[in-house]
Amino acid sequence: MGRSVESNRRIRSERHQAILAASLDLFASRGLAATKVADIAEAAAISPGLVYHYFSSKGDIFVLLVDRAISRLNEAAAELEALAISPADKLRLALGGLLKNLEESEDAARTHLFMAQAAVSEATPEAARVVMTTRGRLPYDTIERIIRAGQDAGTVQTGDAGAMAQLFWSTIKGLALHRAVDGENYRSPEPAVLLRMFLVEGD
Amino acid sequence: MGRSVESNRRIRSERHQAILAASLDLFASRGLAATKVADIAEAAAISPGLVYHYFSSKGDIFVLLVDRAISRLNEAAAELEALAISPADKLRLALGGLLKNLEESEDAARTHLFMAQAAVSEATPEAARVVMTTRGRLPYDTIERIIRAGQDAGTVQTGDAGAMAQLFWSTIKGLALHRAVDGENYRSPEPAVLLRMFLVEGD
DNA sequence: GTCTATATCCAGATAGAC
DNA sequence: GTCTATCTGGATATAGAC
Repeated sequence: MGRSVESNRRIRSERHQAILAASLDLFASRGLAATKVADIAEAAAISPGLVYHYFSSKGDIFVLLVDRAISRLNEAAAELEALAISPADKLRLALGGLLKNLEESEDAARTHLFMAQAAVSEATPEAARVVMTTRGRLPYDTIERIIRAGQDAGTVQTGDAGAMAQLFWSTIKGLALHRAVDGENYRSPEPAVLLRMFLVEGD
Repeated sequence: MGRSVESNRRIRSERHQAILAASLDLFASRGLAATKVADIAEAAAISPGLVYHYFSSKGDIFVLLVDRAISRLNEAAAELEALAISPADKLRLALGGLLKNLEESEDAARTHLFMAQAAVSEATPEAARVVMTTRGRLPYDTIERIIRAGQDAGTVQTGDAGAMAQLFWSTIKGLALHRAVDGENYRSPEPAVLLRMFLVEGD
């Protein structure tokens, strides 16, 4: 008895993950409205009906994915800020890591794209929008603080720190978009090129 | 008789434009699938049925909009390249103009966003995809040539010109995305900041 | 040219058998 | 836990009156 309960728990978790993974992929490449539950089911290798055994609606899956993505990004942002290195090095690390991730990890690229779609589309569920506005600003604020600290130290270019933080993330999102469109043809830019926008020469 | 024919022609043109403008707006903010023909009709202040008097399907409107947007962008790119100024100045002009456009023109921002959605979504009609792949590369190629010319002249930073051209446009697209999401809160970056990625100091 | 009414289809979600 | 069959609503697109 304990055995079958355990087994069920594992199956449940596996299906759950499979549905989420399939949904992320499809939502990122087509958007919420153009993704059919039947597509999700097929990609997850289960029947359409079973999807509703795990989630109560297509929108619910979407909201959970938004929540997860934001949580991970916020964790990473908090970790970055806590590191005992200079602001300039934090920017180098962040940009280098993000570009590398974008280039190597299909999943990371999908997530960025998914979040971009979620943020921009007025068709996104209200619950997802709430999550984004309440918890989605942290990465922006974090980068803004780092930029400001760097400006105080004289290693980061002067200028509106808020606008520069926006620029930081919009560059990443733009590249994620390109990477999704161009696929194999995507050429990752050198981190040093992007860093020229933020760091002072030689720093 | 000539009078009413003329009048009809004008009405026809006006409705045509109204439908296209409304569709661009809605497609940009929600995507093709999430936009209902009823929404388009309402935004254009006509009945749903009348939309089909002017276009044979929702997808057709989409394709025409893609075609128009690409034509305009290609024209602008060709004009830019033909100017009798230095490559560095062409980049300054292009970037300055694009940022200014993004900031001041709601319509320009919408168009960038619309094209980004069209490019990225797998739900995009095949006909639109054909247009994008056959005629959509010109702006990229143009910027790439300008960058290469600047590199030869020593006024543009060295590096993979193709990757830099991609970076150029992905930055614009990323900003368009942000501008759409943040609306009033959008802070346009200084062109000089972006130019640091491309131009050598002091040029 | 424009509208209202409607046919038709398709996708989200549910029910119930296994 | 999983499937098949089905209900139901809503959206595209058409028909026909004005």
